[in-house]
Amino acid sequence: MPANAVRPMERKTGIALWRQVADRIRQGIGSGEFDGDGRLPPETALAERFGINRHTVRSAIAALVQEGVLRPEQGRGTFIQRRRRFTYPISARTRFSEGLRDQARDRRGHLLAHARETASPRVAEALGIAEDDPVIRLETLSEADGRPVSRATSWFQAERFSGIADAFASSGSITVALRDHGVADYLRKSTVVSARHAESADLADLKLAPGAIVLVAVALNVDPEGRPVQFSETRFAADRVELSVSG
Amino acid sequence: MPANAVRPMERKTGIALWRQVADRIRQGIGSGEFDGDGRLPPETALAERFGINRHTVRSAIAALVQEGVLRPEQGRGTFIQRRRRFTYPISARTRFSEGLRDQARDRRGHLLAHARETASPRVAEALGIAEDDPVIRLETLSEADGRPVSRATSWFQAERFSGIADAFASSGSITVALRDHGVADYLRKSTVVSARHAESADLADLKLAPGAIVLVAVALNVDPEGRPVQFSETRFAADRVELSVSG
DNA sequence: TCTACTTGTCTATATCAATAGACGAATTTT
DNA sequence: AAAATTCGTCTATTGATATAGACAAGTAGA
Repeated sequence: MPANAVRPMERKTGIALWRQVADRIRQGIGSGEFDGDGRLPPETALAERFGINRHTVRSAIAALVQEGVLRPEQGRGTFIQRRRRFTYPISARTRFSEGLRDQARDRRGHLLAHARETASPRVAEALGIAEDDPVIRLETLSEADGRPVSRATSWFQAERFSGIADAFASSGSITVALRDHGVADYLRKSTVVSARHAESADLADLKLAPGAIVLVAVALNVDPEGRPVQFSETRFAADRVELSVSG
Repeated sequence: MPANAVRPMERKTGIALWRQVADRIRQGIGSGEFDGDGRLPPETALAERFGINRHTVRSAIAALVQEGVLRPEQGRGTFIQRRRRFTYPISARTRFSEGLRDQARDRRGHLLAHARETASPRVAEALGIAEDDPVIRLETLSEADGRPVSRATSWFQAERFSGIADAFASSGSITVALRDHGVADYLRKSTVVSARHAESADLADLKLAPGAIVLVAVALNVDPEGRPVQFSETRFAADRVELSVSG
């Protein structure tokens, strides 16, 4: 009997029951709980397991169908469409495409927007430049096997990396874009990980259901001489990705 | 004007508006948004900022008062009770107490429960032992300045660490408990980080509001010879802690 | 074919969530 | 003392959430 069976649902919490159930089912799928026949238990069984009404289970399933996680077939059952999570490695040599090489065939980055602006205090401190110094900000989306995985905002010192937006747009790779600007190699100096509910803009870009959770990684990359080259905040869809830190 | 001002709330998502607002306010407090006078803007101003009714704002505030985050005073305003997040460092030498030394005065671990059981496939693989070999499981809670920070489940090989539960119970420290069992030093070999909604048991232990997010760190510690000594899953309250990975 | 099982749809009801407006109570400013 | 500000409480209404029961529609196995 899975752990789901006993744990009762929380009520009157501001989180609708159907959403709690949807989250649990998605979680279960992500951890391979229904890998046996690739099919969800019948709605009546789920209702009993969670101690709720069948209609509420149906609302949860409807949400997951909308997300593309489940596919119901009348008379046959409800089948699982997508399965396990990607594991994204974080190390001194963190690179997006390399990290998912064994897990996804297609891995690409898209440039959503870019701007030249002045550094905020936070960005200035991270990049080791003066406040209000010019920086270039990139808004990027990373996909694996056609599925959005992460949404990042990156800052670069404007003078040193003047053409970084074009370089990224054409290559889809930060590594390549930095190489074009004379950075043959770079290292991950620090990564701070937190989690929160996704904001509405990220919901749209990452094709997430409202209320979804994102893992937030705030990172600094430096060149071999230790000079900061890239400061970034990356939001990962928490139900599609986990982060792996190797020591 | 803070970023909160423009972003509209998501509706009809299964997450009540008052809860979304509560999450945003808690988030804002965690990132020092109201550090100026340590006071929340008036309810009417918040209602206008979020584009919602004042009563809904009041529901959100009531939830945060319940959590101990806010303290309202009639006629004066609503004051912030607790502020910033702890930053918990993850590195080859990750230790709970050391990591928070500069951030909290009191740091202690509590033993909630312990059991001798057989290793699940997952635990066996991590500890490098046979399936169904005996292991000792510890359920622990870590606090900083009297506030619960993390809730961990740890597994140890039973023969080598037979008295680990007592050793931890009396010392409140894994480092000390391992030293008692001949492990003078240990290293963090791997850490996998993910995020999800807290389960009800963790809600109670961590004193979290239902629907709260936890950062989940699954880690393996090894002795200097590389032999696994501890496999653990730690749930951090995402609104009180962030994880820092240094490279 | 018949039966059991599973998803899909309908009606009905009770509670929670959100909006709206008004006014009281405590505090601070003028 | 009076006015302005701010939190606290009340009533009322609307829509979303959850429960309950019944039956239709499609699938699979006896």
